[in-house]
Order: sequence, then structure tokens, then C-alpha cells
Amino acid sequence: MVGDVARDGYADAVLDLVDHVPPGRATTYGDIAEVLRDAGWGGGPRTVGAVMARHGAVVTWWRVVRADGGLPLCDPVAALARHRSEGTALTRSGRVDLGAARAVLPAGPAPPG
DNA sequence: GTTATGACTATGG
DNA sequence: GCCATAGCCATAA
Repeated sequence: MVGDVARDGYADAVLDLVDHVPPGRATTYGDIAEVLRDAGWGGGPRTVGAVMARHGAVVTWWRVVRADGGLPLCDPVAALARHRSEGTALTRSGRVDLGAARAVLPAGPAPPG
């Protein structure tokens, strides 16, 4: 459990994975969706983004980036500031270098039922 | 049940 | 490298 806000099954799983991304690292929406799908949840990258839009504020949302390393469109400036502060590997274009900063996600929890 | 929307991804120019 | 288009899946009205 990451916060009291995260009591929805799918959202809780997403937030848990995001919270497991260590500082200086980052992951992608697709990776999270992949792990959740493998755990038995449905959903895709868009669904992960939808969850982030609802409850992403309670986790280190800036550590979740696009498949090409692009920062989330909601607040790329704040995300970039965090990455620069945490020492995350960045490219000259202001994107996250997934080749060096990609985090390993744990297996997600299985859905009820 | 149908329609519209979204913090996405992959492909083509 | 960037821009535009098509596809995907869950949520909200």
C-alpha cells in the first residue's frame, strides 16, 4: 500500500510498481502494463497512464516515462528537474536514457477472483 | 450499450 | 531526428 488513496486494485498494483523504482532509475508505461498483464490484470500503457492521472500524485510519477524515454506530458519540466536532481541518466535531448536508467520491475500482485 | 477521452506505443513519411 | 496516423484498453458520461 502506497497511500490511502490507492485502494483500487489496478491502481494499487500500478502505484506499487512505480514505488519500487529506485532513485536514479526509471521505467516505462509499457513495462508496467506488461508486468500487470503478466500478473493477470488487463490493461495497456494507456490504462497505466490513466491510473497515474488519478493517483500518480502519491508516488514518484516522474520515474515513469514513455517508451522512448520521453518525459510525461503532464509536467516534463518538473520531471526533468527530479531526474537531474537524482542523477538519472539523461540524453542531450532532455530524455531519460533507458539503456542505463531502466529499472527492474517486480512481479505485480494478482487480481482478486 | 454506445460514444468520447486519455500522464501510450508502433509504424510510416 | 521530428510530425502525423492507426491501434489498444479501461474509465466516465
